[in-house]
Amino acid sequence: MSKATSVSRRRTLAGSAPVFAALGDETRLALVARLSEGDAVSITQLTAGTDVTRQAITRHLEVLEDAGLVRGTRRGRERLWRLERAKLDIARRSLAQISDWWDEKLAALKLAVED
Amino acid sequence: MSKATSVSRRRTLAGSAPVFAALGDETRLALVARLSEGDAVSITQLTAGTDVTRQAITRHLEVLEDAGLVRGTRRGRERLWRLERAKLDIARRSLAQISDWWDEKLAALKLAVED
DNA sequence: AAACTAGGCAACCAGAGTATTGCATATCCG
DNA sequence: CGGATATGCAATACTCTGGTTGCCTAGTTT
Repeated sequence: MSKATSVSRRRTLAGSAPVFAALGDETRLALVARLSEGDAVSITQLTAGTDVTRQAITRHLEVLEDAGLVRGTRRGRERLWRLERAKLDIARRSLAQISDWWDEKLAALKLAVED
Repeated sequence: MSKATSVSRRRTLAGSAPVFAALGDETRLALVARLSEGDAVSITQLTAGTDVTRQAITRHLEVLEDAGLVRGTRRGRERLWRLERAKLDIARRSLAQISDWWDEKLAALKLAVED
């Protein structure tokens, strides 16, 4: 494999780290799971069922929002949060990419053995 | 959707957080990308091409190893690292899972509108 | 054996991240 | 209006992270 190829590979992943970092916390992952149910949910509702305070949840939601995984909108006195699908797909593609490279390498090895 | 269902959903994701956390760092993601080329690589080789010290890379590799994403084996005076595909696939499935739940919800919405 | 190369270990440090408490503000509802 | 509800803001405490430097040990090579 050429050096240029591996450089481009790393470039493909660049920028995905913040998304993974945002997902790398049990509480936030639970929030994402909850929001994947589809409905827009308020902070108070999201806090119920966790063992941390509302402020902590707010902070987690902000982290997810900064990563682009979630979006919050105000409705009256409450703030509703919903999942942002696009960034999730980017993360998916990043992992798929790595797996593909791996498969590619295995295929190359197989060919070499068969020669 | 039942409460039991959403609980099981969150359970599916539980345990994936450490893997995402490990991937949530540019340097580590680059290491994973490098290792996805397939070859087992030494710490010194992995350090070349980064702007941090060998010790820093060693720590990153340990983090990846704790997450089960990578495995190191000793060969003579050097330690060779290779990618561990299994955990990567678990992370992939976690993201796919969330996406699927989302799709499921959208489909349900579509049905409701068509009624 | 001597020199070189690869890595391990430990002390240390600055900054980011997680969570708390207390108080203020904005809405909603009877 | 007045109480209850939902959230925002701020100060603070503590731990975790990522990174460094210095020194030591273990294989390799000549």
